[in-house]
Amino acid sequence: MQTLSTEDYLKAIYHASQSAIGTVATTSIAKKIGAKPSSVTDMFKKLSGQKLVKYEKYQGVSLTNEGVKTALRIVRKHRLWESFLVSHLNFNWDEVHQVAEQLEHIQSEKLTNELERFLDYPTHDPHGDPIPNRALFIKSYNKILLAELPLNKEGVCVGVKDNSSDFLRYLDRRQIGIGTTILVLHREDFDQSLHIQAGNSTLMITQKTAENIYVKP
Amino acid sequence: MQTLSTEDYLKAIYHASQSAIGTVATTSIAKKIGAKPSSVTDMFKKLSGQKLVKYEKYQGVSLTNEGVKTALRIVRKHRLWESFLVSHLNFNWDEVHQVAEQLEHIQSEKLTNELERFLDYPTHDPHGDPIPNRALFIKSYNKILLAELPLNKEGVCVGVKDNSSDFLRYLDRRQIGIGTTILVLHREDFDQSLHIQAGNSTLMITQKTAENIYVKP
DNA sequence: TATAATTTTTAGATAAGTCTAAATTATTTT
DNA sequence: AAAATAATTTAGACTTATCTAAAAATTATA
Repeated sequence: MQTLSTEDYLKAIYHASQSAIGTVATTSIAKKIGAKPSSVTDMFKKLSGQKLVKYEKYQGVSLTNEGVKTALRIVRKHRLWESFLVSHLNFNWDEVHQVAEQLEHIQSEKLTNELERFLDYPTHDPHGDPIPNRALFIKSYNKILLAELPLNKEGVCVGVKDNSSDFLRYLDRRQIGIGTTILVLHREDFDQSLHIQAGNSTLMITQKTAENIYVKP
Repeated sequence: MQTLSTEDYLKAIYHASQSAIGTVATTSIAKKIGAKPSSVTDMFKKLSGQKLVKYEKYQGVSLTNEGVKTALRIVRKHRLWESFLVSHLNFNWDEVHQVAEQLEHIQSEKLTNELERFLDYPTHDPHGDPIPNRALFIKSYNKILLAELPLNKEGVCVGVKDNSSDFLRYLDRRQIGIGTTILVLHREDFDQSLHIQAGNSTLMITQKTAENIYVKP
């Protein structure tokens, strides 16, 4: 059984390994966790002792199979709780993260599985991220960044890369959300900004925005 | 903002003050928390420094107004979560305590209040204990122990004193639960055991059992 | 009321997780 | 390839919450 702290590290390592190849560096985890690199080194040693990560001095870490499983169990809980907060407790998608960070540590298999049943086995959370099922299997469809969507080809928003409150509220204001149909009308060569049709309205978005929205073509 | 540990102590002190008059003794909290008396003394000092308890050496503690409020906020969350687990997640009343012990520490006023709304403002948890409302006000009706119910006077089970799994499952087997109508048919002078009518069946219960069931006459 | 038993507190130690500052290793630049 | 820079680790210290063992205070008993 893990502590709050080790669970946070495992999750951070899991997410870091998703968005980069090879091992995960001390500093990158330090930034995510909000701790000093020296603390991260200590934790790497501890997790290594528990066979949850493979660690070689100065070479970063990678999760073992057991480490991945432990991380996925936390991710599963996090995303189920986020779904619950939005679908039943009137939370907006930009408000759920902080609370789910706490709820993901609750230890009760029955609770997790019953929550999943209550929510009718959701496959994705409010941000479009896939929810591992009871066997920790993740079913994710192939998605691309809106920035990569060809001109005049329709796509449906299925997720966001940046989960920050600021970005999500910005999308709310633009009436862009999961399920919104998007068509790229024009791509400005000068700064890669886009004119798009999102739902019923046309609007302009920057390259940075387009690089943080996932669409299914 | 409190730590897990200080919250546990405040709740323990709150419950201890409910079932005894005067101050709460070091040893009684030590037993509840599962810690050594020396650790409890340390915590008493700490809570006293935060003005959550009034503490005088060798004289035990009592909660300040602020301490009571903090404790009630935890009790409120605990009982709301217990209600949720039973009403929506297929938990039995003997399974909820351990999970609620974790959930009661989740910090989010919005979560608590939305949960309360989702449950339609319940006034009592699955064990019949009253749930403090948003203003931390507790509405509890007057109840007596089944042991004190006069002969041939009907009462309705509204709570239990002993919340242990063993006792609750024992009541399940006897088909006694919150809302069950109980009539005392005979009281044995020899050992104070009772013959009762509970719902549709008549059965015999010991004095100890009768002293752990609350009824409303 | 003096003594014994119990309760409570103090003092010092331990473990987990963190930090700072210094030392070491890896990487990049010249 | 050597020097400079950046990343990582080590060593030692701090905090929180705990413990044990001994001392002090309270309560019960004779």
